[in-house]
Amino acid sequence: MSLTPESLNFDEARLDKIRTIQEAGVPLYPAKFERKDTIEEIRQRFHAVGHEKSEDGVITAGRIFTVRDHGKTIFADLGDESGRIQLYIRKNDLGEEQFDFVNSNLDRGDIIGVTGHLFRTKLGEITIWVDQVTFLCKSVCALPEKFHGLKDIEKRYRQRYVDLIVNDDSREVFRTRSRVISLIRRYLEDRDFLEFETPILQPIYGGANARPFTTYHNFLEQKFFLRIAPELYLKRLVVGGFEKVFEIARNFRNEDIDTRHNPEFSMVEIYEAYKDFRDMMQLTEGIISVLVYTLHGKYDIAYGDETLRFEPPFRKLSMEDAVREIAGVDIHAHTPDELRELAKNNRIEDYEKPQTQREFLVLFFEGMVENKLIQPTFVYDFPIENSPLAKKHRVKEGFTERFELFINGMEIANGFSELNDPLDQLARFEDQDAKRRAGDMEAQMIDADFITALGFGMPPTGGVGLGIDRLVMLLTNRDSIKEVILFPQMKPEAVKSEELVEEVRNEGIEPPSKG
RNA sequence: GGGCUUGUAGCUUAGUUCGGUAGAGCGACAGACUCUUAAUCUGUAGGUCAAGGGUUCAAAUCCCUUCAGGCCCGCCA
Repeated sequence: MSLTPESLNFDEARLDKIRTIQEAGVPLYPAKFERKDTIEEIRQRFHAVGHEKSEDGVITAGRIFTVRDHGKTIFADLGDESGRIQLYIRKNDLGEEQFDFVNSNLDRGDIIGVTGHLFRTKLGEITIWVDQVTFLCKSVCALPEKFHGLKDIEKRYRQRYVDLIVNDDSREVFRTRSRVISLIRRYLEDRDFLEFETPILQPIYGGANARPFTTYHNFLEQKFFLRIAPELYLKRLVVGGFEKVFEIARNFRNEDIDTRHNPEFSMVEIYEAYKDFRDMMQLTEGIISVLVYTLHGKYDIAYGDETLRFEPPFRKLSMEDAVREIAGVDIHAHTPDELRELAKNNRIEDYEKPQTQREFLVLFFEGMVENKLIQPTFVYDFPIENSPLAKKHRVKEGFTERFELFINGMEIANGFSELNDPLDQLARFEDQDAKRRAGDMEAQMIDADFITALGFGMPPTGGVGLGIDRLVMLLTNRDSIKEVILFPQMKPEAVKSEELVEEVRNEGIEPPSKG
């Protein structure tokens, strides 16, 4: 099936106008327009302009958002990235031929350049009194309605460019996202961290517990995984002698999609030699509180019905204390059988599986505590079974020096005193491998080269990973991760699905059969 | 994987309860209008009611299947 202007839903009337413009010999898609002023600059420079036309002229450009045709005059709104401004176009100024040409061929959505002078209308609106209009790009797709904009969530995600054109608040979300990444980078660079890029295509995946995407390299004739975390490579850099490193990493996890999970997501991972998990909590707290303060001018921000308070220090409590305080269960005061009964009474699912106090600790934490941690809260001291890359706790038998940061019930950060004992690491990997063989699709693979790296010696090191998407959700008051990811993962639309399957086949990759 | 729910014109939507020729606003098109700003006024066109099947004299509406969303739960250690 071939694509045509009709099948693409290009607007007939606008295609006609393109023909008219081209027949008139007017270039429709010129290569360049010398814009002298942005709309924001114009607004600032002419903020005091009066009802008389200004002496100074402006040359600006942008997209037409509304057109109000009054016969011999036109009012229109022109917008660029910096803002919007009204245009006033008169037949007297352009001359009859020019004016009629513009009037009959200009559409909402077109991109034009204008030259003119500034004045203030009777009603007080700063306006460009236009004396020349240049077509820069003819839009052949009609924009959504000017007043209601584009509301259809599915369409907003699938055609993000339209969402960005018409929804100011959506543009603001992604502006914030860009600033978040930039501020994190600056925060770390100011403290002499070096930013590196490590492999996304990995022969062995690790650094987290998750199912990977797989792919295949034809030349090497080898299966590769898209990384689920950059952790094991960044630690190799610490072995190599870089003492403060970070990576702003896109990770890929082949798992379910919901309001808090996208198959590809962004994380900043940070490692610092001669630090431990407590230092990393402090670093995390520093980054996040500075982000909040820089973006909002205060430490308190509204999120849904809550006010989140980011003034440091954040609350910190051990997992045992968190469970004791919030679930009302003292793990150490009960036998596993008693704990099972308690879990059952509290209607926690899977209460039959755990065997040890530590396993019940995790069960109670996940079942009764996690989603109640609304204000920024560090939870530390995790059972060793769930933390194969974290150092054993210096005093607490059976635990690791690991923490997670929770905000609004979401895991935002995860860090620990990094395990640097190669023999211990080998034992932990072997434990993970046994779980994998037993069918745990998310258990980690044994990475022999990583253990070898540790064999050369890694200094005591603190590390932390921060989920950028979720952080942006909090900072922009959005309740779905899709709202803060420009192009979230979606199923192809029905019509295109068959073609896609066909193309995938042609690539020699069979889509998994259903069932 | 389970539950609930949505899909009607380019966009925003009414109509679905209780079956009876699919309605509006914006946008488009034609026309009027030289300080409007969701401009206004007059007129015109535009619909496979997500797709397919069924029930019925008759289906946007009821039933079934499928597709694509959304919310919640499970899974995500």
